[in-house]
Amino acid sequence: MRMGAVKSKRMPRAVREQQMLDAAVRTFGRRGYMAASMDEIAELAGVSKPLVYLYLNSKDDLFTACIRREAAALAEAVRAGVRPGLPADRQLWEGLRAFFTHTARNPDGWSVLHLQARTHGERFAAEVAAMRAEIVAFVTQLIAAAAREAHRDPDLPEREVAGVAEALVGAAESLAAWANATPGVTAKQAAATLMNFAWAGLGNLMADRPWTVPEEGDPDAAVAQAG
Amino acid sequence: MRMGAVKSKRMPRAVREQQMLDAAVRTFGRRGYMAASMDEIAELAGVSKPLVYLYLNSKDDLFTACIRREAAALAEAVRAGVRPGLPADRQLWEGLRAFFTHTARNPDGWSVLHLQARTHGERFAAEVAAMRAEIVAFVTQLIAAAAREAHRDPDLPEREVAGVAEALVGAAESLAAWANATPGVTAKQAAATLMNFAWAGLGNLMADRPWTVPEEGDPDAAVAQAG
Amino acid sequence: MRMGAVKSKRMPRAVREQQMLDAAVRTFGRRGYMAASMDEIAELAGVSKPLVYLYLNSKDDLFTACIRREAAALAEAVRAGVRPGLPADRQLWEGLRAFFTHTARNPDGWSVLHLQARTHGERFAAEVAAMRAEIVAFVTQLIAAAAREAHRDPDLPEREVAGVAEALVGAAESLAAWANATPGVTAKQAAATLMNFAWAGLGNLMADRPWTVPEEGDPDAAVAQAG
Amino acid sequence: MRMGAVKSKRMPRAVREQQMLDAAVRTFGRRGYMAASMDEIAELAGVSKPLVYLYLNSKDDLFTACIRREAAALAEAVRAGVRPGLPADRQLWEGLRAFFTHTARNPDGWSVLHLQARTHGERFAAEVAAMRAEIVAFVTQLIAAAAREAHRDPDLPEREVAGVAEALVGAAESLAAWANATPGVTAKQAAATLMNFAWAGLGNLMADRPWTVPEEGDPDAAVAQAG
DNA sequence: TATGAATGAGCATTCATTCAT
DNA sequence: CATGAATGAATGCTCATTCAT
Repeated sequence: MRMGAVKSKRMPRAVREQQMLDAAVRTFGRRGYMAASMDEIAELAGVSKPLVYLYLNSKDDLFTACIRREAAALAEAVRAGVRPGLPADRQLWEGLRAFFTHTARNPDGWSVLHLQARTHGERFAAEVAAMRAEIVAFVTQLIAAAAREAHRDPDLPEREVAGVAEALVGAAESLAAWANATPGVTAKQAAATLMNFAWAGLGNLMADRPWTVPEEGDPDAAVAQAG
Repeated sequence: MRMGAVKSKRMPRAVREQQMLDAAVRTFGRRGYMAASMDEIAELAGVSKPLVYLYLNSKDDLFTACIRREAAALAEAVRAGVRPGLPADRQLWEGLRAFFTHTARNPDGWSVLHLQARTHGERFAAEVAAMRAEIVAFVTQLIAAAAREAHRDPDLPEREVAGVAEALVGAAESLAAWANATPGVTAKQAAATLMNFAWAGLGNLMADRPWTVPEEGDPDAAVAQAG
Repeated sequence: MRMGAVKSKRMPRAVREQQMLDAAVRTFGRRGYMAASMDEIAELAGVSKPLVYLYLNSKDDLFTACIRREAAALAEAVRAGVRPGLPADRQLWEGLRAFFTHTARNPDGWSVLHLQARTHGERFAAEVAAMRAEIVAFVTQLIAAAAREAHRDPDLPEREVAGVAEALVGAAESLAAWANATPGVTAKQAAATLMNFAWAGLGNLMADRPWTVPEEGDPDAAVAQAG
Repeated sequence: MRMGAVKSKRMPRAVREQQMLDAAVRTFGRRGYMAASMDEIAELAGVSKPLVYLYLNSKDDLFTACIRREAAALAEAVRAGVRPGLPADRQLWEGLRAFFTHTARNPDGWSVLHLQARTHGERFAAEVAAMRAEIVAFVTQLIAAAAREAHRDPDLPEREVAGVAEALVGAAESLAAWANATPGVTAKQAAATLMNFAWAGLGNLMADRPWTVPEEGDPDAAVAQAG
C-alpha cells in the first residue's frame, strides 16, 4: 500500500518522490488545492518541507505532478481493462467496469482529477482535459465501430456523435460519484446501469429490450492491475 | 444586466445585497471559494469590505447565500420551463432546454453550483445536493410516468431507475460544460443531443429510430423570465 | 433601577445620557476598555451608535465620563457614610463600611475604577488617581487625628503616615474584590476584618512599640538572584 | 540585561523564545493585552511576526506564557528570599523585601500579573490567581505560626485569618505600585512600612485586644443612599 | 432628536517559499 | 541527502467614526 510507509531516512529519490505524491494526492483530494498546505503534505509524507521543494519545485508543480500521475493511472486502468478484439458493446462494457473499479479504489486520485483540477485554474483543467479527451475519443470510436457493425452508413453527423460521447463520459463521471457515495452500489452495478441506459436508451427500457450484462469467466481479471 | 451598475452611494440594503451577491457569484465562480478574496468581491461590488461583512456576515455565509440564490434560480428556471400537462418525453425535453438555457446564460452561477460548491466542504455540497435531489426526483418521476404511458408494468426496479435518473442528470451537467465550452453549440442542440441519447439509446440510434425534436411555436417563451 | 429601561423614543438628553453611561459602565466593567465595542454599548443602551457619538463624542470621552461618574459616586458614598463629629476610629469604621457596601452594590462601576481605568493609559489612570488621592488624604488625616486623640506627639514621620494610609487603602481595595468573590462575606464582615487588622496595628504604632527592621550583614543577599 | 540584544540571525529556538517573551512582557505590561499588537511585539523582539506564531502559537498563548513565566519568577523570588528556619516575623519581613525588590526590578512583569492578567478574561486571571493563592497560603501559615510562637490558643477563627492574609497581600500589592510610582521610596522602606503596620496590628490581635465593632441602632442608615 | 448607510485603518493569523548549515 | 530557522505578502475580519437624511 502506498500510504503509511515507515518513516526512514536516506531512501532513493524516486521512492521519496512517490511518497510525496501519495501524500499530496491524498491531501489535495480531500482539502482542495488551496486549502491543502505544503506543511501538511510534507508532514504526511514524513519529510521536511524543503525536501518537497527540492524534489517538486513548487505547490503548482506538485499539483500538476499529481494530476499527471493520476490521469495516467486512470487512463492506463481503462486501457488495460478493454480487450481490443471484442465487439463494440463488449469493449464499452469492459471500459466502464475498469473505470468504475479504478475510481472506487482510488477516491482521492479521482477527486483530484474530477473535482480539484477543474476548479483551480485553466492550467490544471487543461491537464485533465487531455486525458479526458483521450477517453472521449475512445468512446467516439467505439460508437463509430458499433455503427459499422450494424451495417449502417457511417454518416452519422460528427458533432452528434461527439455530443453523445461527451454525454456518456459525463454520465459515467457522475455515476462514479454516486456509486462511491451510495452504500451497496458496486462498480459492476454502476457499470451495468449505465450500459443499460446508454445502449438501450430509455425508450427501449420501456419496451423491455434491455442490453444485458455479459457472463464472464473471471470478471476481475481485466482490472486486477489497477490497484 | 446585473453587474456594472453605476457606483453610487447610499442605496437601500436590499439592492446593495444583490450587487454583492452578483459580485460574489462572479468571483467565486471564476476563482473558486478559497482563491476568491473578500477584497476582490467588495471592489467588484463597488463597496467597502466592512459593508460586505455587515450585510453578509462572513465569507462562509456569503458563499452559502450565493449557492442558495443560484440553486433557487436554476430550480425555478427548470420548473418554469416545463408545462405539467404534456407527455413525459415532452416534459423532459422542455426541462432539458430550460436547464441548458439557464446554465448557458449564467455560467458563473453554474460554476458555483457545479464546481465550487462541491469542492469546499460538506456544508456547501449539501446545500447544492438538496436542489440536485429535487431535479433528480423530477426526472425519476418522469421516467415512471413514461413507463405508465407505455402501458408497461410499473415494476421497474427502483434502484435501476434511480441510477438511470442519476446518469441522465449527470450527463446533462456534463453537457452543459461542453456546450458552454464548444463554440457553436446552442442550448437547443445540447438538449436535442441528450434527448436523442437518453430517449432512444445508442442501440436505437444505430437502428435509425431517433427521437425527434418537436416543432414549437415560441421556443423560448417558457424560459424567458430566467435571465 | 438603572438598566433595562424600556426602549422608548424621544426622551430628554439628560436621561438618555444616563442610560448610555449605565450601558457603558456595564460593558466597560465586564469587557474592559478595548474589548468593549461601541456597537455593544449602543445596543445595550437601546439607541443608535451615532446618538452615542452625538452625546459623548468618542469612546475615549465616554470612558472618561464613566470613570468620573463612578468615582464621584464612590467618593460621595464614602463621604456620606462618615459622620464628621465622631472619634477617628469610628469615622474610619464608617468609611470602610460605606466603601465595601458601595463596591458590593456596584461591581461594574468598581471594576471600571479599580481594574479597567488603571490598565489603559495614564490619562484614565490619572482620572481615578484623583479620587483615590482624596480618599488617601481622608485616611491620612484620620491617622493624624487618632495620634492627637492619643495625646502623642504629632511628629510621626510624614512619609510613614502616607505609606500606612496607602497600605490601608490598598488593603481595602483588595478586600473589596475578595469580599465580592467570596460567597458569604458581607460588606460588614469585610470592614470588621480590616478594621481589626488596621486599628490594632495602628494602635501599637501609636503606643510607640513599632516592629523594628533587623540589622543585616548583607541586606540583598537573599534576593540577589531575583533579577 | 534581557532587552536590547543585538539583532542577529539564526539563533537556537530557546533563545529566540526568551527574546520574544521579553518583548511580549514589556509590550503587554505597558499597553495591555488588547492594545498590544503582535506586530509591535515581533518588532521589539527583532523577529518577523510569523516566527512569533511559529514558536508561541497565538496571542492568547503568548500572553499565557508571559503570565506563567512572570508568576513563576515572582514566586521563586519570594521563595528564595525567605529562610525557613527563622521566626515568623523575620520570615514575613524577608518575604516582603523580596517581593518589593522583585516587583521594583520588574515593573512590566508586575504590571502583566497585577493589572493586565486580571482584566482580560477568567482564563488569564485564574492563571495568576494560582500563584497568588500560593502566596496567601504562605502568609496565612506565617500568621498561624506567629500565634503559636506567642503561646496563644490556635483557635483564631479561620475566615478571620484568611481575611487578614488577604488584606496583607492586598496591601503589599498596592504598596508595590505606590513605591514604584513614588520617587525615593525603596523596596526596603516599603517593606518596613508595611511590616510596621501589619505586625503591630497582628501583635495586638494576638494579645487579644481587638478593636470591636460598635453596636449601632440603624446600621445601614449611613450608606442607605449609596445604591 | 435620531438613524440607516458607509468606510479607513488596523489586527490576528496563515502560507508558500528560501537560506545557512 | 536533509533540515531548523526565518520571512514577505496576503487574507478574513473588526472597530471607531462619519454622513446624509
